[in-house]
Amino acid sequence: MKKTIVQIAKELNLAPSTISKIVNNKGKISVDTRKRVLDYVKKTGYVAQSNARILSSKKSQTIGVIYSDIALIGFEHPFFSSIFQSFKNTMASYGYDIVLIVNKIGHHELTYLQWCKNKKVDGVLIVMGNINNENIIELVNSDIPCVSTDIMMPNLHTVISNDQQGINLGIQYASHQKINKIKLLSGPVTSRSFADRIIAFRELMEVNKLSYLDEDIIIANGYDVESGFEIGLRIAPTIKSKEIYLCTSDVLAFGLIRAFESQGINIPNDVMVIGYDDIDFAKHFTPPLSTIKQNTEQIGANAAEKLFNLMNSKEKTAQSITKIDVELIHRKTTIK
Amino acid sequence: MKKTIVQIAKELNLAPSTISKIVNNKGKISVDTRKRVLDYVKKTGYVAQSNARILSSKKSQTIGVIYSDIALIGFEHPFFSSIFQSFKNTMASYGYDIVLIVNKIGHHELTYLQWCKNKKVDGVLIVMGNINNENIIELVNSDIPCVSTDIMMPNLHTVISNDQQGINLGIQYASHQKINKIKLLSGPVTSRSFADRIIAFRELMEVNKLSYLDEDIIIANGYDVESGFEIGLRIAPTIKSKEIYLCTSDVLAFGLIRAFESQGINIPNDVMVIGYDDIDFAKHFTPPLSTIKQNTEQIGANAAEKLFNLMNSKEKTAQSITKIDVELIHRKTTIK
DNA sequence: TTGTAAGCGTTATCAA
DNA sequence: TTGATAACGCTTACAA
Repeated sequence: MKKTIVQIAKELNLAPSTISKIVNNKGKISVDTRKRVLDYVKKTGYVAQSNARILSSKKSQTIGVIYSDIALIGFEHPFFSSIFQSFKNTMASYGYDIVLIVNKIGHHELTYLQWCKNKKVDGVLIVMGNINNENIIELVNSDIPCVSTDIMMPNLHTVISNDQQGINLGIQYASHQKINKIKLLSGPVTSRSFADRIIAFRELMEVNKLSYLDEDIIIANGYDVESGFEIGLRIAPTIKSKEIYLCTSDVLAFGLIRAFESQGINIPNDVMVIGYDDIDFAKHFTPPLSTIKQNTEQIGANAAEKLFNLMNSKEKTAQSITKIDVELIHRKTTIK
Repeated sequence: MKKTIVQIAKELNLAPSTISKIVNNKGKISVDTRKRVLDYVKKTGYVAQSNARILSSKKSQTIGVIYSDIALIGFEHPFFSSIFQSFKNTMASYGYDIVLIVNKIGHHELTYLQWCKNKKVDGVLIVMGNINNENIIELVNSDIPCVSTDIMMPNLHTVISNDQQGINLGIQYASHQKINKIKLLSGPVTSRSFADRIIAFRELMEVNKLSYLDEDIIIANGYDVESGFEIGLRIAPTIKSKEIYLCTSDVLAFGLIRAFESQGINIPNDVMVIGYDDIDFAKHFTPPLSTIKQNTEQIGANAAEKLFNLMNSKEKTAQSITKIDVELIHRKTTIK
C-alpha cells in the first residue's frame, strides 16, 4: 500500500537520495526536478516512515515529557496540566510529537537518559520534577536539550512564574491594609515553587521593613485541601487580631478558609486570604478566592519556544531562567 | 558507547540472531546459552534500539492516544485527565509507551490512520472523540486495535460508566423523596455521555411510571459553570414547587446552584441538585455537591486491559461495551 | 545537479 | 539449536 522512497524514485526516474534531499530540503536541486518531485509527493501523499528515518538520521522530531509527580496525581494536577496543554499545542505547531517518558522499555528498567537515547527524543520537557532525583540530574547534564516548567538547576533552562513578584504583590497589598500580621502558608518545601516562595517572603518582608517571626511561616504536611484544613484548625485559636494569610497554592487556601470558618472566623473581615495559581475553581469557591494568577498558557508556550531554539542552535548556554509575570486577582477573600 | 546486538554477539561468540531470539523469548535455545546471554545482557544493560526494532518488526510497543477535545480544554478536563492517568499507569505496567496522536508529522497533514501507520503504534485509546469525525471513523475501522473511554461505534471497544444505573440512582432517590418534579439538566448532546444520559432519563422515567414533559429536559449551551448558571437564571422564575435537578455533570450543577441561590432559592430545601462525575472539587463546593461518582480509575485501568487483550489475540470481536458501576454520593444538595 | 552505495540496528527466514 | 543473510525504509557521504 504505502509507497516507499524507492518506489517514488523509480516512478519518477530518479534516485532515492534525490527524493530524500528534496523532501528534507537539503542540498542543491534543480528547480524543475524539485517541483516535479514535490508535486508527485503531494499527489501521492508520501510521508517518510518515522522509524526508518529516525534509525538513519538519529533525529525523531519527538519531545519526551517527564511528569514525575510528587503527589502521585500527575495529569490530574490542574496547574501542570494546563501548562502541559499549552506546551503540547505550541510544540505541535513546530511539528513535534509528544511522548511520555517512563523509566522502562518493555520490562527493562532504564534511567531517563537511557530511555531518551534509546528512543532518540530530540528534547525533553520536565513538567515537574525533583531536583534530587539522580535520573533527572543525569538527564539534565547530558547533551539532550531540556527545559523545565518547575525545577531549576545548572544546565537546565527553566520557565516559571515570577514568584518574587507574586509574593511581593501579596505583601504590598497587605502592607497597605491596616493588618497586624502577614503570614505565609506553604506546602512542603520539597516542591521547588514552595521553597522559592518562602525565600521570597523572607526577603521581601525585610526589604519592606516588615517584621515577622519564624512561626509566621507555616508549612503544611501535604498539598491538598485537607492539609490546609488541618493547619487552619491548629492555628485558629492563636489568632487574636486582624491577619492576612498568603498561601502558596489555592488548594491550601481552600482548606485554610474552611477551617477558619468552622471556628467562627470571618473571611475577609477577621482574616484575609490570598491563594496562588488561580486554578479554574478559585472563582467558584465560596467565598471566591483572591489569588495570585499564574499565566500557565504563557509558561507552556514559552517553554516550547525555548526548547525549540535550544534544539536548533549549536551553542548551548549553560542555564537560563525565564520568569513570567503573575497578577493579583481580587475576589472575596480580600477587601479591595 | 551503547552496545549493539552485533557487538554483544561478537563478545559472546554467537550470532546476532541468536541474541535477538533470546532477548525476545522466541525460538528454541539451549538452556546454557540462554542463561549465558541473559546474564551478559543484564550485566551490560543492553536494550534493543527502539527504532531499529520497530523498523524490522513492525511493532512499536507504543499506544497512541487521541484527545480530540470538544471544549478545547484537553488535559485540563479533570474527568478525562483522571481516566488518562489511570490508563497510562496500567499500560506502563504492561510495558507500553504512550504517545499523543496528532494529525500531522512535521508539517504534513495526515489522517489519524496514516499517522498511526507511519508511527506503527500497536493500539490506540480514544480518550474522548467525536463519532462523526471522518478521521476517527477511518481509524476505528482499520486493523489497528482501538478502545475508547467515551464514544461507541461499530468495531470499537468502549469502557464507560453505567449511565443507566447512574440516572436510575438519581431517579430512584428522587421518587422516594416527595418531590413534585424531576428534571434533567444536560450539556450539549454532541457529547456522547450527555446524549446517553438523556436517553436513559427518558427510558427510566417511563419504566418507573413517572411523568415528565419534554421541557423538563434542559440542554445547556456549553460545558462550563457559566452555561449552568445561565440556565439556572432562566428557569428559576418557573419553579413553583419542590423539584430535583439531575445534572449530567458537576460543573453544570455548580453553575445551576449558584444561579438558584442568587434568586433566593434554597438548596436543598427548595430544590435539590445531583451532579455527575464527582470531580475533586465537588466535595469542596458550597454546598458540598451530591453527585453520581464515576470510577475513573477503573475505567482507565479497564480500558488498558481491554486494549492489551485486543492487541494480543488474533480474533477481533466487532464491538464491546463495558459498563463500570457508578455510585450516588450524598452530600449537602440532597437530603438523606 | 544527480546517482551510488554504505550504513543505521533489528528481526525473520531459511539453511546448516 | 545455532548461524548466515536478507530485508525493513531511510539518510548521507562521496562519486559521477
